[in-house]
Amino acid sequence: MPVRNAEVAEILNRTAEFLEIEGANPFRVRAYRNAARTVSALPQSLASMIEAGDDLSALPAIGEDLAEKIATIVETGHLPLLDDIEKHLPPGLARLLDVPGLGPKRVRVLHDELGIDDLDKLIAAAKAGRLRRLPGFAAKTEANILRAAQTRGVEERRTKLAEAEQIADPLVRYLAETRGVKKVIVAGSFRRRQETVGDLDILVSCTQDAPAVDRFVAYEDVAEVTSKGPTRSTVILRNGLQVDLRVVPEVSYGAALHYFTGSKAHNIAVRRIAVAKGLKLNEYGIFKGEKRIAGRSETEVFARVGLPYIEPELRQDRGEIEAARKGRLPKLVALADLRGDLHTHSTASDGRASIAEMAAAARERGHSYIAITDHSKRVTIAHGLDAKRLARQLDQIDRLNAHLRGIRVLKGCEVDILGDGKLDLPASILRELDIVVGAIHSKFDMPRAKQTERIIRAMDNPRFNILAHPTGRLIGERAPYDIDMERLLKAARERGCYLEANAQPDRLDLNGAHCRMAKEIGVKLALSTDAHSTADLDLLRFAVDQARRGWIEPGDVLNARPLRDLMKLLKRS
DNA sequence: GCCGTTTTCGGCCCGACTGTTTTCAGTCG
Repeated sequence: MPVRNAEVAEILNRTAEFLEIEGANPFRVRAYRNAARTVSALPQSLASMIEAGDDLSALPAIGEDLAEKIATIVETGHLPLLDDIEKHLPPGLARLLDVPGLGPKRVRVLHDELGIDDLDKLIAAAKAGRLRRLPGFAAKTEANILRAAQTRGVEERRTKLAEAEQIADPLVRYLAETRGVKKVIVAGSFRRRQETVGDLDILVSCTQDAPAVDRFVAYEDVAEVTSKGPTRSTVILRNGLQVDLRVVPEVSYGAALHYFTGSKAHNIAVRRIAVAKGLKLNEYGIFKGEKRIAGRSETEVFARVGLPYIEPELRQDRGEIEAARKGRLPKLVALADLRGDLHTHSTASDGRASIAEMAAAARERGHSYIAITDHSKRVTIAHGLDAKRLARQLDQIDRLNAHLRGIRVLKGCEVDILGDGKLDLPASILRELDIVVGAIHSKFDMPRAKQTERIIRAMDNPRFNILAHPTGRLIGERAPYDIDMERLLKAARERGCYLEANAQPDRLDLNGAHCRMAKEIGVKLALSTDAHSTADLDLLRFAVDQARRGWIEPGDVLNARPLRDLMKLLKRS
C-alpha cells in the first residue's frame, strides 16, 4: 500500500513541529513546512511520480535533501529523522503547541523543567502553581495557559462559511455605523471563501480619531476581550468564535486588505516579489525606502509588484502568482453566469415546496431552467419515487411546462446508486428523463477500489449524467467516503458524465481542490443547490465559491450554458 | 533546508500585542 501524499505532508509537518521545539534553525523548520505545503497541493500522487522517475527536487520548496527524505517516506512510511527525535521527545509533545499561548519555546521549557508532555499534566501543573516559577512565565501567563488549555482544548474549532456569514453581517453593519468609519470588510479566509473559517478578520478604514476599537469591544455579543490596542483588537464572541479587528487609515486600505485577506503563503510569495524589486510590502503600503508608493487599493498594490489583480479565492500560493505573471489567470465563474439549477427537490420526496413553487422561485432568481430531481425509491426515508410515481410526476411537469413562461422545468431524478453500482430505477423510466443525477446514500464504508468501481459502474449506464455530492462528506460530521477521485474523473470524462459541486453549506462537495482537478482532467461541473425549499435556491453562491477556488471558468460549468446547449451536453452518444 | 534578473553564500516576510521585563522575548496572524 503506497504512502499517500497527505501522510507524507503530515510527517513533514510533524517533523517541523519537533525541530521547532528542539530549537532548530527557524528557516530549516520553515523549509519542512513549505515542502509539506507543496506535497499536499500536488495533483498527482508522489508514489506515481517516483515510479515514473520524476525528479522531486524540481518541485517548489523541495531540494536535493527533502526529495530524498520524501522518497524514503513514500517507500517506508517513516522518516528516520523524526523517529530519532521521538526517541528523546515524547510524540504527544507537539500537541501542546495547539494550546493558544504556547509556542515551541515554552513547550520546550515545560518539558525540560517539569516533564510536561500532555494536556493533563499541563493543567495539573498550572493548577498547582508550578508554571509561574519557570523563567519567562509568571502568574498571569500561568492563568492564561490554564484557561486556554481547559476551554479551547486541543480540538480546533472551525465555523462553516454560511454560519460565519450570519455572524459577520450584523457585526459589519454595527461597525459601519461608527463615527469616522469609512469602510468595513471581512477579510481573511472568509473573503477567500474557504469552506470553513477559524476566525473572522475584520478590516476597518477610518479617520484617525474614530472610536472603532472601543465600539468593537462594546459589541453586545462580545464575551471576552483577548487583546486591545489602538489599531488592533481580538475578542471572543458568546458563540465561541474569535474575531480580530484591524484599523487602518484610508491610504493603507488596499495594502491592509491584501495583507489580511491572505493566505499567509500567498502574502509571503507576493512580499518576496516586492523584496526582489527593492521594495517593502506591509499592511500599510508598498514602500521604496521610507516613501509609500502604493497602498490605497489592492489593484494598486498588485500593479506595483508587476501583477494583475488576483481574485481572493485564488490566493493560496497554488500557482496563481505564476499564472498572473504570465497573464494566464482564469476568468472565474460568477453567480451571474449561471442560468439554472440542476439538482432540486419537491414535496414529492423530501422537499418543502411544490414543483410549480420551485419553478416560480427559480424564475424570480433569473434562472431560465430548473431540474426537479426528487429521490428514487431506495431512499425510503425521503419518500423516494418509484417508476410509477415518477411517471406521474413527468406528466405533471409536461402540463406545467405547457403554460409556464420564462422558465423550463427539466424532468429529472436523483437516482440512488445501489451497492453494486446499478441504478435504483429501470432504464424504461430513466429514458423519459431530461437529466439523471446519480448519488450514493448508503454503504459509505466500502474500500477505496470497490467504492470507486461502484460509481464507475453507475456511470456505465448510458442514462447517467451527473454525480451528485461526489464524496458524501458532511463538513465536521462525516468524512468523505474513500474514492480514487482521479480515476473517477477520468472515467467520467470517457463516458461523457459530469460531477456536481453541491452548494449545501454542510456539504460543499466537490471542494475547491477537486473542482480544480476536474478542470485539469477536463470534466465539466454542475453547480447545484440540492434545494429542498425555495429559499435554498439562494445557496447557489456557495457552489460558486467552491468552483472559483478551483479555478473554474464559465466554460467549465454545465449550468452556465443556455438551455439548448445544456440539452446537447446531457445527450450521451 | 531552499534558492538565485544583486547572490552557489547568505539571505530567508513583517508588525502588533502581551507579559515579562528594564530593553525585549514569545506568540500570533
